[in-house]
Amino acid sequence: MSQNDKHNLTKDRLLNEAEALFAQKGYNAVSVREITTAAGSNVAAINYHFSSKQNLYLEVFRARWVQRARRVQEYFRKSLAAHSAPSPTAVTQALAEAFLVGPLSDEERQRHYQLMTRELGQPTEAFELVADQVMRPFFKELADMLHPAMPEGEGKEHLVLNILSIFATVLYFNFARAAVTRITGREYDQAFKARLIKHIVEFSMKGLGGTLQ
Amino acid sequence: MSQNDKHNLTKDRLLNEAEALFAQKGYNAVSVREITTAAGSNVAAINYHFSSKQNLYLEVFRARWVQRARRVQEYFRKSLAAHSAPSPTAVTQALAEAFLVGPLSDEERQRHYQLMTRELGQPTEAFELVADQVMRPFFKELADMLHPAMPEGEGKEHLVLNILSIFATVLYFNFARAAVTRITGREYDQAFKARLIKHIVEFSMKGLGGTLQ
DNA sequence: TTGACATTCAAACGATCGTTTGATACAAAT
DNA sequence: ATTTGTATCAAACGATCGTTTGAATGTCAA
Repeated sequence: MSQNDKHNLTKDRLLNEAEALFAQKGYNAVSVREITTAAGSNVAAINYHFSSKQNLYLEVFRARWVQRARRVQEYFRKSLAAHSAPSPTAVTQALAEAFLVGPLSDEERQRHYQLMTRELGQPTEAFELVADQVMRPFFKELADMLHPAMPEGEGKEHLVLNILSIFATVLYFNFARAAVTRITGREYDQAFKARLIKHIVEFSMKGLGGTLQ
Repeated sequence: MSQNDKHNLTKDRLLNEAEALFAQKGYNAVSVREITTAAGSNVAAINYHFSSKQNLYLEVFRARWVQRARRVQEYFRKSLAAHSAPSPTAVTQALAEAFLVGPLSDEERQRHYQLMTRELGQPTEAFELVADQVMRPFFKELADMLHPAMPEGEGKEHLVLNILSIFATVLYFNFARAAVTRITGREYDQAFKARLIKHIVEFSMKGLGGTLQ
């Protein structure tokens, strides 16, 4: 069990459980003993493999979050590739589908957005990572994509705010599940999720200034 | 100093500092010593006046948050009262202004939304309070108001989802200031806030299906 | 003046926190 | 067979957590 085998298994189990718990409860509400117990290993394992709790948290983003964001972006690009000149409608549809269905399992998706939303509200070092490696490049890509299709005379800022608003809606319906369930009276089952996608696409698209085909 | 005077002053200072710190860092990241030091009182003061840290947190919502939400709602109603039959446009405009400018100071507003957003993402007992006493009544009010103006054949659910999406946008631009600043390159100064209000009104209104006058 | 009550305080409580230590087991290299 | 390096473990570290205690102080009514 040197270098490979159980070494990596333990390290991976720790990353897995840490990610799930950090997403679920937030950094401060999770203890290292809670993580190591969930991973079936010793308390000292975190400091041995990741040197500190803080660095384990960062490693969750470095080793997991960023790759997953890339998978989502790939999914978006492929589902958009069909169209030669991407219309706002097509982009919005592809965005909503990539973010709300996409390549991630329901569990992965919820973890992913919870981790991100925590960083949005209370940025740590991990936010620098997310902003530099994921957010900004992707926003530039989207802006370049949508810019030709926007009404003339509108500045780039107008476009950026529109894209942010789409993100806002997508994140909100993932993040505020409790409130949404409370208000709508509906659980997040498969039918309601499909309904949400339909809604977000319509709402965002109208907001973007496009029209449903 | 019995009953009044310093009694209430200490209790109020504790509530104030607790609210600011809970909003800023979240429940778990704030210690009772941090609160009492900020309030200039003894560690035991929290347990004496509020019996526990947990109950102090709830009291922040009971004694502060709910009243503030009511002030915002009042502002909304008054700024809407001019119109006899409130159009979706007028409602959206009044909503955005009440939430983004409204009767609260910038500091109050940020505290207010930070506390709410934390409860949205990770509901505690305080969420029951917010949902029952503020969210649901106000949503019913809005739905009754907008329902006549909606396209026929659309269910109530369609309306509720639209209102939730407006909230999403409003909350997001308050909550994710770090990301918004990072992406747009602009600070949250007065000019940018005015720009945000304009954007949110336009985006939400189009999403609602109305048209700018 | 006395007794009852409200408030504040320093000090300490047990519990839990993230981290460190030193021993132990095991595999691969010498 | 011995050395080297990796990994895991129970146990303990000092620090900090929320809470409690008991004394001290001040206020007001009897």
